[in-house]
Amino acid sequence: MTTATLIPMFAALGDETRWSILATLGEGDASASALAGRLPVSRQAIAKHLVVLREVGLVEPVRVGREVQFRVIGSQLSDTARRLDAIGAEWDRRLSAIKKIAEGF
Amino acid sequence: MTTATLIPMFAALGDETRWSILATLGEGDASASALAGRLPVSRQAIAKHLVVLREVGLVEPVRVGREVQFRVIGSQLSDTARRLDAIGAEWDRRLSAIKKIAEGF
DNA sequence: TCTTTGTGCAACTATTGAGTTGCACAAACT
DNA sequence: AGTTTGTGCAACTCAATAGTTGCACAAAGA
Repeated sequence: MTTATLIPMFAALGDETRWSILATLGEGDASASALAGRLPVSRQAIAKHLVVLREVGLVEPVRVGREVQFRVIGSQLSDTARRLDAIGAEWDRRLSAIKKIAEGF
Repeated sequence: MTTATLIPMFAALGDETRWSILATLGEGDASASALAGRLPVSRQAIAKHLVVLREVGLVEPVRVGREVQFRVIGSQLSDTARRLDAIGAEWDRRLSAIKKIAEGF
């Protein structure tokens, strides 16, 4: 995962319906139709969300017979978290450096 | 930070201009006008982004004379990262549990 | 006081994105 | 064969948001 994909990743995670989809997939792989049966949105709406989730690598399609099931890639969340934490730590480092300067050290 | 604020946080982080603002603020606190002088968008556009960033707690306003400077709260990024990592780890835990079952253990 | 400069508010445009319905097609099942 | 079921594609609506311009106002500095 490169820096260029970090912002789309956050954009993907910034939608409530997509979290519902991820949560439902967490209980087991499911197709768009199956998800539509358990969530209050149409199958096509879910299909679009799955495209978004797939583009950022949060979800992976698996053909099972004639249906396409989706599976969550949990490690992508961990990777994103690590990168976000690194950025946050860098900001803290800068702030403490500025503080030190301000305090005369 | 509660769960209810997690999705708006990601939505806030899902915009490129807002990352430009955060990056610029990382070089030092700055006002909306100062930011507009360094970024290719109008002051009002930046002001709107600052409202969004402020609402999710990523940025904090500080009055300096008559101008309002903004400062990044790096720890908010770290907190968000920790929570995201916890979710990712949970997914991995489930997957490995499922694998164990599938493998007969 | 007059001028400058930073903010704030309002109105407006344009684009994106979430959601829908409808139709077509292919793969299973009877 | 015919029927069912899951997918895919297209067009459309609607709401949210990123962006703009314009104006008004308050606070510093000349």
